[in-house]
Amino acid sequence: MIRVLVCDDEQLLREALGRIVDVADDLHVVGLAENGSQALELVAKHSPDVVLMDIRMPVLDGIEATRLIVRAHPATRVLILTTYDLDSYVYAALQAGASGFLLKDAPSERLRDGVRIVAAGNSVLAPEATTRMIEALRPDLPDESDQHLLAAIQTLTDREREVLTLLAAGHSNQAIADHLHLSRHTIKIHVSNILAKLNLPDRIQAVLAHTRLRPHL
Amino acid sequence: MIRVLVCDDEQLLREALGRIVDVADDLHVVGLAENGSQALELVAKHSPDVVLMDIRMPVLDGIEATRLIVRAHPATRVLILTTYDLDSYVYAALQAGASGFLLKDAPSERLRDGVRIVAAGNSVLAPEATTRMIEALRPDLPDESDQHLLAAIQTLTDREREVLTLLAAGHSNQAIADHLHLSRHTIKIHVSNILAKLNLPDRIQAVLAHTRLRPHL
DNA sequence: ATCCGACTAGTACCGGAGCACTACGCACTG
DNA sequence: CAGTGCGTAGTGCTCCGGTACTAGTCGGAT
Repeated sequence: MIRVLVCDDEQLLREALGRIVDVADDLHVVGLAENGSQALELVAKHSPDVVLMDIRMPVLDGIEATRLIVRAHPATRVLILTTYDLDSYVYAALQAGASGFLLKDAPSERLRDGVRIVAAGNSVLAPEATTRMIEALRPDLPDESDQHLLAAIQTLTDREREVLTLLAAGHSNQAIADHLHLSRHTIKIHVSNILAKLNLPDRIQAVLAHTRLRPHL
Repeated sequence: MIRVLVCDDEQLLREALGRIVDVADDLHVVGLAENGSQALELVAKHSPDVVLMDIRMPVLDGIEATRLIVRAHPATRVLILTTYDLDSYVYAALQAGASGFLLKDAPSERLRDGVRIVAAGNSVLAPEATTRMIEALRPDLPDESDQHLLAAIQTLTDREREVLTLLAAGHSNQAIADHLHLSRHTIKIHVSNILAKLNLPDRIQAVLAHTRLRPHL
């Protein structure tokens, strides 16, 4: 049985949410709170598995309440439930330690499923937020101008790639030489070859290029 | 009515999935395919709204099939359904243009809801994958060792921060001087002060530190 | 067998980076 | 008014980075 606390400042919605949750055999509402501060008290009192939390509330808003709850009661998961699908809300909620973010216009079964998911220790996001998050994760495609760099890196020899990695980590030629048990002069040759092959003017640009392309290597 | 095509190489599972989908009033199975190649044909024939797609299949695997389907039929959404919750699968699926990624051990209602979500043009992820994606996206808090750097940057003067930005972009002292209409010597002073305040040995470390901390500035 | 590319090493040279020290104008403050 | 901090500028010095040229070894390809 998953024990749920509902926190919303609108009484009607609070009760409606409670009913929606309670119709499931495996979910049980253990309390209703009308603001973040009250939620904090009831969490301490009932130790619920999941808190359904609104964001915009008087006294103590849902984000701050989430932060306090997850710090004081790590076993209790918070599922944010809001009307507004703003990226800043999603971000703030997750940053505050929320396990999920759903919209109030979600079908009731999706809400119940969300409770089960966060109770199991996983995360759930509103479909719209999921879409945007995937989009945000995708622009991993390198710029047009970096494409030829990627190709050029493939032309490097194993040794050169090894040197490039150390170079990009910020090591000096001498440090790279010590690390590879080579002479400083040899490293300079490798660096020169790397810069020539990548058509870069100096090691700083190599460092920048390498960090830029790191996700694609 | 959302029209669904089911694609899986195991006949039992294929039929079971079809039944699970068909019990919903708003969902209708328009075809069953036993590999990616057959799915491609049936998509062309029936133009379904959603394809439930397995990954591991003979002839043509689900990832490649997804790539071909979304290219040839952009209106058809693909929802990947697999047994294995591997990050590489999730990534490959989304990269191939899938709108969703669910696991076969998901409750049937979650599966039906997933179909509705992708049919509406949004994305859905298995809870486990959602959790990991959020972890990956959460701009990890700066390391312990970087905390004092952040503080130190606050002690920089406006001019020094300006120089640091240009320095971190990979510009030479001379280039920075030209850009700010100052003498090269003045820039060297600023750089020296910056390195001293941030306790860094050279500009390369400044570049690395700046790129590392960029999300937190 | 010969040639070529990769890896190694060295010397020499130039320019940029970074530091030390000095110095002046300006604005703010005690 | 003097002191302080900031921004500006210069000189001189050392060290590192990058290039040029030479040169040896080794393994694979012609």
